[in-house]
Amino acid sequence: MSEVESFFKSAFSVDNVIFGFDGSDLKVLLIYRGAAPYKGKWALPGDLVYPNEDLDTAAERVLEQLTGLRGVYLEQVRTFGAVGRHPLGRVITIAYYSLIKVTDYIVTPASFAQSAKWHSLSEVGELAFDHNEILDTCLRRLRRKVRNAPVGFELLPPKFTLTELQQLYESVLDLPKGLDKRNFRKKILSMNVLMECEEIREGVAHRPAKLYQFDREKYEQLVAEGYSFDI
Amino acid sequence: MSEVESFFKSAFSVDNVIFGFDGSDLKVLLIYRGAAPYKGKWALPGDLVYPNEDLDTAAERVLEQLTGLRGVYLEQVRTFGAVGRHPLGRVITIAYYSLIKVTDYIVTPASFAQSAKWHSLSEVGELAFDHNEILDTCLRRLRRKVRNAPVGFELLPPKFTLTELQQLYESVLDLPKGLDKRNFRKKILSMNVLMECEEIREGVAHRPAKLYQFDREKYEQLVAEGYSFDI
DNA sequence: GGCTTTTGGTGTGAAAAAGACAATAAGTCG
DNA sequence: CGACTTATTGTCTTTTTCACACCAAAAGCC
Repeated sequence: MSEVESFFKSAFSVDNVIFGFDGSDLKVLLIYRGAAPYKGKWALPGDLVYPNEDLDTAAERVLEQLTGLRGVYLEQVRTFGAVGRHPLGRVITIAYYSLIKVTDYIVTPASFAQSAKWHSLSEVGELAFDHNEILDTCLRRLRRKVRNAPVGFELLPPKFTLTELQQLYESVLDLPKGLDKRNFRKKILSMNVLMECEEIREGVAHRPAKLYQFDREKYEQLVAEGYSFDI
Repeated sequence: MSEVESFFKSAFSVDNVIFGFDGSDLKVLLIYRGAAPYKGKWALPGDLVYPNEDLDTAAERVLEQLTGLRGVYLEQVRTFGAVGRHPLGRVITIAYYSLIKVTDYIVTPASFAQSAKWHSLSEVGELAFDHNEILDTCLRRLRRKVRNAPVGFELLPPKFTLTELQQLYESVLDLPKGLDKRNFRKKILSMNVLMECEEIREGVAHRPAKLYQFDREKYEQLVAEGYSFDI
């Protein structure tokens, strides 16, 4: 095998850390491996990248095959390429994370997954490949990102209450629960990127809360003026 | 060609955005391409990753072959893999940036570079491949990083004056020059990660400035206590 | 040596942001 | 209608940020 040929004895894959928020906990969607290697382990959903496929497209495809969802928030995080990371050859993997609304999630088992299941971050055990490292890296990235950009809303339904939003931040950032409501509301409302809806949350056995929406147009406008989201 | 084989008709490279600071401007080290493709264009230093080489190692190798430097600050940024980005085939590239002290830089032209030259960011023209996009991405990453981590010191000699440090931040972050000295000094000194040296800057035709050093030990200790660098 | 030139070094007050704190309001359920 | 649960709102204190101006220490020049 010539030297040039040896450069081409390699492949690349994408792995996608799919985050969801169930109202109280940040979760990650893992698939159970029914075949070798790492048979019987949980793993991140992923696949080899097709020869004529862009990387982002591959990550979107993995997500869609597993969840049926399109157009969700997706961010590339880092590429993992240690020489021995894949037992079958030199495979580097480009790691992404996605933020989805768990209520939108419909189980659509893809051929490469025998089963998929939401896991709380605390109950994630030893994963296949280097997927624990990938998960950790993506979680750290999400935690930074959620403080510097309005991506938290991607994990909530379009209309949400301020308490729900606060619980989201407390979960994702692993803050002590029950931070002061007044200060949180003051801060988030002073950013001027939330729209108050006409509606209120119905079907609860107590005072119903007002619903809010993220106002993306307003946000884009503020950004154009030099505003920088920061929580 | 079988489908499996087609997955392996691809290669990956690393590209390294090497930043340096000459005392007044942030610069990037580019190489002039003497051969096709993109002959006659400037490009980021980079190379294919060897079959048995880790990605970080490849990036370090590219840096060392060009500059002779080892052990410098290096950070992976993002992977660029658009299908048509390389005219000779499917080559994805993992982008890194490095921070070096320009005074340490010794010209060591590598075989793949006919010549290398520092460019001010404002005078970078159209580069080979998608290297303008890579450079932009790495610059944005550096700008964020320099505010959240003590990496600015990597661009300065071990001992520096507070004015030099301020000029570094003004250049990297593209701030208006001549921000208030008092406020900058107050802020940076209150972080408690600088050690005052015994020495002063010599050979200047005005009042000499005290020299400071970054105290990494102190910084690590503060981080362990929950401190987070922020400027 | 004394004057000029140049950069180094320092403190204070005002404004803004962050953080601690508790009582009333609006619903459901029995 | 009373008990229960969560929603909503404002003030005061502390901390952080920001604007702002003068004297000090060296070299160079005459």
